[in-house]
Amino acid sequence: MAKVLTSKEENYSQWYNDLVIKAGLAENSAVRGCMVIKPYGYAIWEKMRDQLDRMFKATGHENAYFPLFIPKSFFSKEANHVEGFAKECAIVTHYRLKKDDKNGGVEVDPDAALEEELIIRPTSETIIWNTYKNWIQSYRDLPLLINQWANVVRWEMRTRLFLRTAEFLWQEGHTAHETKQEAIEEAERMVNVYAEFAEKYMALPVLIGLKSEAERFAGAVETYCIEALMQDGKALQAGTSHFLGQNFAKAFDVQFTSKEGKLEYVWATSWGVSTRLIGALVMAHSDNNGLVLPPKLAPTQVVIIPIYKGPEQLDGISETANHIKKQLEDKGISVKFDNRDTHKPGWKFAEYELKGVPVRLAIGPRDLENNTIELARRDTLEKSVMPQEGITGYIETLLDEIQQNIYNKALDFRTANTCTAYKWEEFVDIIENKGGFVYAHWDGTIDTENKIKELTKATIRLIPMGDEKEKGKCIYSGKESHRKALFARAY
RNA sequence: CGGGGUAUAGCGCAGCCCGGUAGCGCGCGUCGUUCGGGACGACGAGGUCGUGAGUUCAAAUCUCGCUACCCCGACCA
Repeated sequence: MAKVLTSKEENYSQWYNDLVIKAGLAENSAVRGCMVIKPYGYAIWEKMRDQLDRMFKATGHENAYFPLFIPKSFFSKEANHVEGFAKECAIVTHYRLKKDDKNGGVEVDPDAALEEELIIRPTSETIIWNTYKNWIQSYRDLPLLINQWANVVRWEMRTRLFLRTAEFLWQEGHTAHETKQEAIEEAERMVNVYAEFAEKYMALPVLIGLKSEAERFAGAVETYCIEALMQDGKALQAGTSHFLGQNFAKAFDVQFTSKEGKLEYVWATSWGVSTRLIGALVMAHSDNNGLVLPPKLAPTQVVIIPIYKGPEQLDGISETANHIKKQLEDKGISVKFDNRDTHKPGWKFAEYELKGVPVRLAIGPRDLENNTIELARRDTLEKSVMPQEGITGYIETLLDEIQQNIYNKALDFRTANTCTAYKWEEFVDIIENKGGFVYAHWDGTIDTENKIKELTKATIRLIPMGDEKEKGKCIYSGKESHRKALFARAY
């Protein structure tokens, strides 16, 4: 097969970029740092979105929508929050253009300056809490469990398709609770929903933990996260869930009357995942032939390719193909019969491999004669000739097997690339030469964390939760430590 | 914002040093042969060489300015 993609061993970034573009997921747009999500990429996002939405609803959440624009003054009410996002905001300052007589075209009308500038949301805590203030008066109004599907803008210096773009699609949940305990439970529940989604649907094993102070969300008391390992040994934050304490309630004066008749501030959480998950999906499973999509998120689970000469042969094949297609669809499997006459079989094989379709069926004259069908699975690239009889039941179980196999592969990779370091030299050696996740003792200070980052580019991905505490010496400072943290270089 | 680079057909690039009528591969169109792993042949369409000035009989090529984009840092889901 002609080489279409850069190999991932050769240049991982280039491979990733090539793959995203050539598989038809997305491309760079004319707007700096923004991408165009193409139909195939968007179809994957829709699959993800639908499943996540079901999971949010199953945990009692409802969807709503809040404005894209946030008045500047809202933004500055929570001190840490403004500090965290100030450096990457897009700001609307005017509301009108006028004809530019000197240079032709148009210019910003200087007479149309807004009295108060509007920030294009980088996240919606402030506009939402300003709204919640009016929605919450009594404990009877709580809990308030709302999710929003939206786009946000963060003016990043450097961007990469899906992983970091100036504009991206995401969901953000924002909840309000009576008690601290209830809010903490909500934040933990949602990070677990994310983990379940990643593992069951994306076939992506993730670790759950807490962020260190330095990595914590701006304005949060505690940030829970899921972290995944990519095939180049770098970590990717795949989702976060924040316990916000009463920070936003106090900043936006959201108080309620409790059962006891006392005025109290509500307790809050927020949580989100973005189109970055598509990047995670690509980087975690794909190979040098293209994407490898887990069946549960593949827009097309089975593709049928006819092999024929002339229209008469195609007619015969189509009959069999459509019959199988119908049977598969009755089982809830999405099937595409690609009977386009404009492309040849070999071209189609390569194309669907590039797009990561889990199962490919080929039917030719030989198969019609023998009542067989050729089946190829994307994860292992194995081909076999099967009897047509019973093929749909076989495919049904095969899809589950592929889903499991992709997960196991990723899990094995993570296991093989996770280790523990007790000495600084050892730590540096692993980070620089091997990559992957490294557990190491840490004295818990932000200074040490920063120093380690400066020296090795490795950051604390998470602090494991619930693990038995274990005494040791900090990998860098040698000071007393009572637990290990998980380090890695990250996207 | 620091350091490096690039700008020539839809995409990827050569040509520039040494100025002289714009080239290659892929893709695209038509026709024919093909069709079980990205087919082959023939013919064809497509570019005022990022932009503005300068030097010159003559500029993709030399000089200066501007703009955009890419990579490496800092920032970050």
